[in-house]
Amino acid sequence: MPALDLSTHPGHLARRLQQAHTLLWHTVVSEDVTSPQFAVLNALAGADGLDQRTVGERVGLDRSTVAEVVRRLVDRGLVDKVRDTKDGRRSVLRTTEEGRRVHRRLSGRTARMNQIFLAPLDADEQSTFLELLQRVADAAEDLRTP
Amino acid sequence: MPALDLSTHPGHLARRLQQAHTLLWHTVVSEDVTSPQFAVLNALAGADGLDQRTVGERVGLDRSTVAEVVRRLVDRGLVDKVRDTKDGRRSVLRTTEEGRRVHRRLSGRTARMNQIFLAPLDADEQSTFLELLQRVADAAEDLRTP
DNA sequence: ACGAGATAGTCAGTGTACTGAGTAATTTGA
DNA sequence: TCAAATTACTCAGTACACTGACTATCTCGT
Repeated sequence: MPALDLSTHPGHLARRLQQAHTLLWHTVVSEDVTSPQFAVLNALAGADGLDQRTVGERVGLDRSTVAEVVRRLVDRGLVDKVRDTKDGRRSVLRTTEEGRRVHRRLSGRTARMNQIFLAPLDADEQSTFLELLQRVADAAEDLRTP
Repeated sequence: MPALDLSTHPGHLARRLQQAHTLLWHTVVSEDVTSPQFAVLNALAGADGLDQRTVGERVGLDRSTVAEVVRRLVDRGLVDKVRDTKDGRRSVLRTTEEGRRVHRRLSGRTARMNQIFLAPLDADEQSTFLELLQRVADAAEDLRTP
């Protein structure tokens, strides 16, 4: 069996794309706050008081990973985490003052980040790309919770 | 600052896409051999005797990650690793008999994997998607080695 | 021929990302 | 009502993926 050309394999391309994005993020957006951390912060900026499970659902992270990301955000004082008095199983998450400051500051930079990332495509291609990415990602995620 | 809609952020979508791909890979292609491991195996199937650096360059992995992936492939008896007698810095990598068998078996399944993954798009959209993915990934990778 | 610089690989440390097992709390149903 | 099922979270284990520091080896210019 000869070697395959992985440049036609969407999964392989997705991995390379994501890796390149992570590196670019460090230089363009933040060295301290990672992209998943920002995603969690962003979810809480819109709806403070969510529990970990809900946050995970909204940003696309499983329970264990959310727990780790949240732990780091709490360590850095960007998020507060307290036991829900109504339901002892849940942890209620809230952004701190500092967390909202960081979220505000980084939000602008993510716009620049997206521009740089999509620069090789023209305007039409950019919206096509985003739409196709969304459809494939949504469908692939649905395959595991039928 | 209100919450952003991350579904328009290519980086966020890339992460979700890659995660969904990894999960799908486990059920469709292999539980033992991961997608990066297959990529390395595939690179060696086409050109036995490469060193780690070259393999990493071809599949898009840095030196440390290649080292770890190769270690696992060696542990599982799919790849042989020996010091280059000509250049003592290099490790020369070769697929084993078993490694070639595994590569052959999984190659067919990756085709099925790609089909399932791209199923939500029609034929035209699929080739557009692959082309745009490639261009963005290539460009993003170039941003770090000017 | 030989020292400065380049190169290949290792190692430690950090940060996702998942599974499977386990714990504590809540909800459900007979 | 109270045992069974469900749910939220934690923890241990595995596997990428990167940086920065270090070692060993090779190469090139003088």
